[in-house]
Amino acid sequence: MMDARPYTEVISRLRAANLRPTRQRIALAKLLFGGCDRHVTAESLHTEAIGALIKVSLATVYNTLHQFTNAGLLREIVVNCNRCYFDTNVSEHHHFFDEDSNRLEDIANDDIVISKLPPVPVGKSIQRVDVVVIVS
Amino acid sequence: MMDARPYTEVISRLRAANLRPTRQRIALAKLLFGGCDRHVTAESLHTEAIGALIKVSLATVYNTLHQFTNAGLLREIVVNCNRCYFDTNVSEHHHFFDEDSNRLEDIANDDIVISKLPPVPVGKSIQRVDVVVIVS
DNA sequence: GTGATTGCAAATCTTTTGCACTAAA
DNA sequence: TTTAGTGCAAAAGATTTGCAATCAC
Repeated sequence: MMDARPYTEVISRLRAANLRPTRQRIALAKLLFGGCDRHVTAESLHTEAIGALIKVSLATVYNTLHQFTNAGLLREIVVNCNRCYFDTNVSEHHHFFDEDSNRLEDIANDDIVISKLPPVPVGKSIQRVDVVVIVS
Repeated sequence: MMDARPYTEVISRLRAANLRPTRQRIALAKLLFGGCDRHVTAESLHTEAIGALIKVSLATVYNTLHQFTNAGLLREIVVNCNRCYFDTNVSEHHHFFDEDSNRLEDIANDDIVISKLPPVPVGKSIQRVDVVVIVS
């Protein structure tokens, strides 16, 4: 069912992040990091896990998503009040957001160039610049 | 207590937006549009209204914020899942978001220049480009 | 074994809704 | 009047939390 290699890879990844490789974390990590970049919500990941016969509670999915985010394995994207999205692509980049389908799509960092930024408020420094291109 | 001029101004503004000028809408509009540009949440505006001895329920504040938004008097800003912000500045512009205080600050449209954008997904068109500069 | 993690259910928080009541036109 | 708007309380949806049971080490 599951080959050994990605399994150990996922485990080392969790260990490296100081997260005990439990059955649930391993299973969720395999869903998240098994293929290409993904955008998930807690709900969508939970549904997917249940569909894959992974026994995990919604609360644990929430907790795991936040643990992964704190560990730098995921990034939270804000495009919608009332729903948190998580992105497996943690490198600097931006997003398209399709209002019709509520779908996110990555925009490579190089594909958006900001040639002017205002001075930052005194005593503060820039953590990140997020660009969301809303389309429909 | 309240001078006549802004009162009638607020009323015409509501009428122009096809919103019946009720006591609650007038009062909230005066709080929102009485001075400079503001960023509010339903909760913060409700608290403010109660403090100003305006009798209005939280549900009505929510409804009113959405009615004003649909009428183009307010704009919704997304910087935080789990909380909707509304901006009295409805012209094109961007935002600083201070992670420490959860505060928003406007950035004039001219103060950010995007000199490159990727091609839009087929069949879609750009509705808006939102830039959030996260600082702390 | 021991301490971290999980599951569940309950709590919490934000927002929306149904419906009887009130107020604007 | 007539219809739109309001308040309340309840519902709904997303997320967090408390605690006993379970699992990794």
